[in-house]
Amino acid sequence: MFSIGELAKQTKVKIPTIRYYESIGLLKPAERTEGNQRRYTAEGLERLGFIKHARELGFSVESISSLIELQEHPDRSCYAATALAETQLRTVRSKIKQLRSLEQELARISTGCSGDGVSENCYVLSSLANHDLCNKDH
Amino acid sequence: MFSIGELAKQTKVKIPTIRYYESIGLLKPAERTEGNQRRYTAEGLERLGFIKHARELGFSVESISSLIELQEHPDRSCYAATALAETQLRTVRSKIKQLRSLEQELARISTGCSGDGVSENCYVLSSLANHDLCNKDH
DNA sequence: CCTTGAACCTCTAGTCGCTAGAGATATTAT
DNA sequence: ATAATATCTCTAGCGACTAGAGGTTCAAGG
Repeated sequence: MFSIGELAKQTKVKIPTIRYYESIGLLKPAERTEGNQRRYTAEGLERLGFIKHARELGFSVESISSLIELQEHPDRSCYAATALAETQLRTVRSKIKQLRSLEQELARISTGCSGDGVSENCYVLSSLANHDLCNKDH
Repeated sequence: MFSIGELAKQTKVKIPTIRYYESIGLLKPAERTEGNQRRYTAEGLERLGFIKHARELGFSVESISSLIELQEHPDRSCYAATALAETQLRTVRSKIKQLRSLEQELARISTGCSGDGVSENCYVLSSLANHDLCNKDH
């Protein structure tokens, strides 16, 4: 049996976050001691690890709820779980794409101004003001 | 003189967002008609365009405030503005890096389960549960 | 057994960057 | 003059936490 603090240390999820997950139903309510403190089993540890990993992969809390439900009713879960992962993959890929175009523009902007002291005509500021200087259309 | 609605149409920034920007001091308070409605000049249009562009590039509202201040006191602004852009660039690059590692893991996860009906042993779910299956350490 | 200090409890409110809705007023076109 | 549309302020909500106040419980040492 772990206290919430030990659980936090093991999973590197902060204590208030653990309580938050319980409050929104992502973690099922922990057992309590006589004095009302939470006690966790290895199962709770495992589940929190699952949640943490999925959050790191960018799954929303809602998606994680679905994944957990799938875990508990394993019939046909494979298709649905794979579908969720694929949706997530698409989201990540489109984010990457968008960020790469930002990267290009920022790189162009921040090297445009060489820093030789001509300050009235800052390339960064004028680039931001005038979207036409930008090749991409975001 | 534009109404807030025209401004919204031109810049593609939503009306409540424009009012929000004013409320947090990012846009200076617009002039008003007799009947208390906002009226904007070309200058306001330009500034909102600047803000929009900077937001699209991922600058925080706080950074944009700094950029605007720099714009209004143009001495030495070039260095500071370039520094802000470079910080932003570093942030974007590190986000890309992180997302790419997520992409790899998600791609691996979601192709692992071929979908031939073996449901008890879903690769997606077990990968999420067991971080050891993952090569990266996020 | 008792005390002390760390860890825990609940509850409320704050974060960021908006977005949505209610209910009232203003402008514009006919 | 009237009707339709646009705008106003204000409050509350989103997601996913995080921080703090004020009170209780646990574990270890004396």
